[in-house]
Amino acid sequence: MPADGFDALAIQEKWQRRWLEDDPFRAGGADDTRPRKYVLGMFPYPSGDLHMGHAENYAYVDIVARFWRHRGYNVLNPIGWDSFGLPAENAAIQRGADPREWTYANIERHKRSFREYGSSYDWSRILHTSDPEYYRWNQWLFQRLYERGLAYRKESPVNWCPNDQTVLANEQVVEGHCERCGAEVVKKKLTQWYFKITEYADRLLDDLNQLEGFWPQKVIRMQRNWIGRSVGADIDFEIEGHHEPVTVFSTRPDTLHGATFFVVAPDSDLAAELASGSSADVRARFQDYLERVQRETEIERQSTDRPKTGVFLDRYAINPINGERLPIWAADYVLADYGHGAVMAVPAHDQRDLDFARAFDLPVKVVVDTTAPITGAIPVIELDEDGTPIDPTADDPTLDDLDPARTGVALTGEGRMINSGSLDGLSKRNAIARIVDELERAGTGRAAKSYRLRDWLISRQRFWGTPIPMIHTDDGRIVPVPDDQLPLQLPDAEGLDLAPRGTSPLGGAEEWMRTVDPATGEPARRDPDTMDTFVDSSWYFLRFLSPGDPAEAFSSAQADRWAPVDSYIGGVEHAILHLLYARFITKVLFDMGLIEFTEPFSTLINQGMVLLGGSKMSKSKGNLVEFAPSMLDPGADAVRVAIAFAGPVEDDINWEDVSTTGAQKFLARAWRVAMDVTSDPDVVWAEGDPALRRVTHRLLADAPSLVEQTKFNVVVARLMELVNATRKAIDSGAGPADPAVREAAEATAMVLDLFAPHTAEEMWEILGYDSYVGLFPWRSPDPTLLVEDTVTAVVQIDGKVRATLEVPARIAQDALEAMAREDARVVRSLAGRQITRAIVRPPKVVSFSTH
RNA sequence: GCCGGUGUGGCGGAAUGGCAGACGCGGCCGACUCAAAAUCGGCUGCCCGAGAGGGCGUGUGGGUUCGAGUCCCACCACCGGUACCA
Repeated sequence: MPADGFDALAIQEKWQRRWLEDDPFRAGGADDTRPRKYVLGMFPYPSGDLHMGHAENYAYVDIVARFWRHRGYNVLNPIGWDSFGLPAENAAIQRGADPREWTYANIERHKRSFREYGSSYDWSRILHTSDPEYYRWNQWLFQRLYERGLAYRKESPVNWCPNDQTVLANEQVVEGHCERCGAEVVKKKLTQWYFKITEYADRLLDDLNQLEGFWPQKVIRMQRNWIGRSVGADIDFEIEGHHEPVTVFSTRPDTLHGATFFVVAPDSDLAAELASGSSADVRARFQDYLERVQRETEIERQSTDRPKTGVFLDRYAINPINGERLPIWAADYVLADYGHGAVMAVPAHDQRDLDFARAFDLPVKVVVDTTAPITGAIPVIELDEDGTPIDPTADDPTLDDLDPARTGVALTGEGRMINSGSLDGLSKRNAIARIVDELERAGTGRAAKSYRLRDWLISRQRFWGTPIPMIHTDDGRIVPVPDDQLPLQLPDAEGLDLAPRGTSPLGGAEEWMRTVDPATGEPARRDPDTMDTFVDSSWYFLRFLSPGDPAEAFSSAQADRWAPVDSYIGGVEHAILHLLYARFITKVLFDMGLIEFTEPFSTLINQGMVLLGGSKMSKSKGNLVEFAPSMLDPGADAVRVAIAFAGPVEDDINWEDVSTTGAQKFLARAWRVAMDVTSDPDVVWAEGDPALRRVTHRLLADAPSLVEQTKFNVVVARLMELVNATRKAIDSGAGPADPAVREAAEATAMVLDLFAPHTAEEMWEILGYDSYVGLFPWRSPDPTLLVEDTVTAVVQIDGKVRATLEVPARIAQDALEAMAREDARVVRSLAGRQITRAIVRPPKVVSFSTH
């Protein structure tokens, strides 16, 4: 025990034991009439112990949960585990153990650590996504999406991680690398299950407007970019010798007259089809090219400064607007899975098309005169020294100077249409409107939107996930597992080879794989893939509302009571992945009539990353500090205070800057204040020292809005000021018996409870209470104590502060100006200069000018 | 390339257009102590000055204003997202 008597570890153990016995932070039931708040931290993945990143996240969650409890709300603050996923499987392969054992052992460590951290959870609502009781509802959800046409299978080029031997969703590819293991991702053509998130693209984009002001700007922007809506037109091109037209998407249909060739993605079905109708020589060259392209990693393919490559297919498309024959090329700068996998190439006005045209000597036709004025603005004419008008455009380049074929720079700017028949002279906007109209009337095109967002690929060739509840019949049909046969449980891992080898390990569970067609009873086989674990986390916040319910995924009635989540707190790394998927599934559930809201998280708090040694922590880099055995040595309260005080929530924190020694000193000071109080709980506050009371009441008044703005570091600073002021009052002011000292100590305990609940409860007990301060209502500040009698006014002369005056708070303007003019320092600073202008803003500022 | 963010002491960071640097870390000095730890008190942006005081200061340059860290314009640096998305 430290010499001064404050034994943080003993205090924390004492209160943790009481909380375990009393379970005081359960959410109120149906009879609870208080207003409700649903506070949720993004649930953890149970790899190893909790670490400093969790310490930050769940400290913030607890601040918010405890705050609303003090403010008189019925708070729901549950915890669970996102317990399916690759790391468990990889650990199991490494150790030859069952992923279950590893996962549930880690969950037990997490639970212990959360208890030791003093988090105020409702422990009655725990869930693990790897329990059959949970994942059966993933399967239920899958069936509902399947029924609605939102879950479907298709063959498509997919992201493939050669290390983990599984496919990845687009969102899980980070700069061409696997989000999990960092291996370079390659493209592979596979038949997989998808969720049709693109059908919700417009709503996912437009509803972001509702979140404006409640979600971090950054996340909203990232989601907008990720969805990436482009507006333009679909245009149908006849292909010579091909039975049906091919559609392309363009954001610049106005430049249709400038199309000089046509490009298809080499890995698209269309390319293969067109090549197959060509000569043997072309077929061979196409095949070579395709193989080369498929060997490329995403990194190689995405590098934009790479020279353009492609092969001519010896086929021709017909421009629907002017009948021109456009040679068709296959080139990897066109993506198979965006738009229609084919483009009309307008090299004069698109840099990529121009690069390709120059590489293969294809024609370039300018159809927009970017030197033509596009606004009606009248140019300002300046005169030169002789008084002759200067032509402001004299030095501007002519259209001829800008010829893209020569300069290599495409003309992407605005201008007026030329060489474009009926479009000539029109601006871009008018030209687009006109051409879309013409195409629509001719039946060869229409206005269209396209999205960067792709459908969500949810199949995974791994063991430790939710089995996809579909059955493949011997005659090639795919039928759902009936609801009454759910959950379709994972087989025992024992005897299964979990090592990644490109197909799901479940395929090796012969007995498990064998099933029957539920309609006919004929032998059939199960789908061997499991679901992306982001399916699990896309709706878990609803399961917390009725966690044990065997009859339904969640209760609509409970959802009406509690959801959506009021405060959702987690790392910015989920800005797109989890948060986009959860928004999507929420909208699907809304469309199913099961919930009455369309956005899952009303406010979102994103904390920054915790860095160690200047870099993002990760297990592989070894810069990850875990709870056990030493992170919590300074005491849970000290760690939590240090984190809250380290800086703004949304900023990254260097773990080196998290000073637990300062926090420990502060907690001991706060505790000692409570120890020093000699008055009884029934003192009359009004008789206390007014100066100290003002400090107390200012904190009571300011802290709520600071917490709501997530300025936790400022609240801690203000709390330190209160403790310092109380210390001073005890030692050299009002003395330990003054009611204001008790009042300050009690307020300290209550605000401190947000950050350091063990110390706060101990103080509360020392102060003579036998209830939990964590459940005690916030005291209202006394408004009369919030107004100052005197304030400090500053006197500025020519913008510089030359004097300060102590003045009555309600001083009149002329009185303040008179005081300022008479002040000796002001007179001296003026040094005889005349005041030419005086601005007086009582009671804070007097500003004199002398020129 | 495109989209966005951030630049404040030795460090983490405060600051409704009104005393820049709250609060803390670190540092220096002192009290207590045989001594140390703990605790308590004082000082701590830079420069000049013994002092009183003065000058300079929020990435750089301009602007608006009685007054700018805060608003506007341009630039520099760093960070994040995204990237053959037609």
